[in-house]
Amino acid sequence: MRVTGEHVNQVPETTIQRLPIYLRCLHEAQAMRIPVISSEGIALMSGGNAAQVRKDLNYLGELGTRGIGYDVDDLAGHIARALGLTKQRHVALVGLGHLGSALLSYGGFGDRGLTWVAVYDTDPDKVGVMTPSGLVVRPFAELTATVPGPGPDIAVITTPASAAQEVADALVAAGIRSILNFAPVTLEVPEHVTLRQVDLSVELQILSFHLAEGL
Amino acid sequence: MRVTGEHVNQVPETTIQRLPIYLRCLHEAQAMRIPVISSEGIALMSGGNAAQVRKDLNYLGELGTRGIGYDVDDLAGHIARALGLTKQRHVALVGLGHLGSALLSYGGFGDRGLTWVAVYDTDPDKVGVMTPSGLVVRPFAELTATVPGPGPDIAVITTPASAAQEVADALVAAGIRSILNFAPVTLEVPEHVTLRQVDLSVELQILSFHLAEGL
DNA sequence: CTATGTGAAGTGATTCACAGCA
DNA sequence: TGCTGTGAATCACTTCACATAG
Repeated sequence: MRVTGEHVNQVPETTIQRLPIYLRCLHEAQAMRIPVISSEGIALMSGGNAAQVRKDLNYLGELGTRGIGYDVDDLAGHIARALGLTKQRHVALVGLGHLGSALLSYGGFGDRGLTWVAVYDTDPDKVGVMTPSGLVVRPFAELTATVPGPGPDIAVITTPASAAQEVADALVAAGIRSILNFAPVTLEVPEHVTLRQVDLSVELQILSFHLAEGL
Repeated sequence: MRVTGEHVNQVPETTIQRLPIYLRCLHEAQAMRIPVISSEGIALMSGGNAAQVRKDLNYLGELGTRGIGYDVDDLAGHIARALGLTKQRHVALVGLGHLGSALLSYGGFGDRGLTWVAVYDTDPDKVGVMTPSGLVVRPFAELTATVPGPGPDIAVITTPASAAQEVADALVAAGIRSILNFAPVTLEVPEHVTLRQVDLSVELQILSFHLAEGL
């Protein structure tokens, strides 16, 4: 049996997936100088429903004030802490193709807490090149050597499908515990590694289904 | 009250999201010249569980043979039909930045059924340019005029966040019923429009949470 | 004897509805 | 009075276990 130090803190997976959205809404509210927001307000901005927002936020503690709502700055801080974004997260990219380059230049995660720290590729023509963001591309073979210590926490795979499993194995061997895979293959990783898959083709096929169904 | 013509055919949303994965596994099996596969086999390839695979596939009909398994070609055909991929789906891209270019060149959807048919951008420097895939970039303003008729079924938004809602509104006005949004904002669309959001930053934040929790 | 199809049981998430508090 | 916090009810998905068919 396994006991966690902190109070039982069982946050449902579905809630976790919504927290980053709420955080984005709160940042928008901050930009608009809105000091306090209701669950209804967050629901409107995030496309959810108020009861669910309250349930979700309540897993992080009693963060609101009855009759008033949630303090925007305070709540943003609590969500950021829950997501582990108060300590800086180091992100490595493997595979500097079109998609990899696009992700590197993706400002979208201006939400502080996440930084690119390394880029790997096998192509000798790319190795040594400096990316616009100032990172030098390193040979993939170096990965195992360089990851331990204060290396990346999270790796993003944007290689061709044929290379992705091999890359994942190397990342796991190097001690990475979180992988975001954009290659269109189902990767096998040990249980202690968190894996998320994003696949354009899958998304489009889901949309296609709903078109078929919609009439 | 609303009654569908076909038999009640209520496929759960979660099942729909797994069907494209199964389809990819079946294509892999085809490439390996495997003629028949069991639910257990599909589960292994897709990272799921056998009972779930059977339940999922069963929503499409009784496609297997007891004691034997599923005919790979036959099953792939049924899934493709269920996903509406037997009729060709026309996909338009709005926003030819880094990410947009990456998606255009993304071979990942060799799974037939999906084709890029148009690219829109507002930047006059990009309009008129021919993409590597042979599509000419059109001014965004033309969108409303060109979408009806045999135009796109699905639109992919890869504009900056600040433009995304405006683009979505124009797409909806032009009759699009399926949108895949990569911009980091929550879009508002009418109920009859299916919307899917993909956000790098959100994915990374979810991984960050699991890192925090994992120790 | 093997692997599917499928009710039934189990689990988890969402929604409801209202008590509790500023 | 207004909006949060939260048990209870509902709904949906997953897993089990076995009858069923080749």
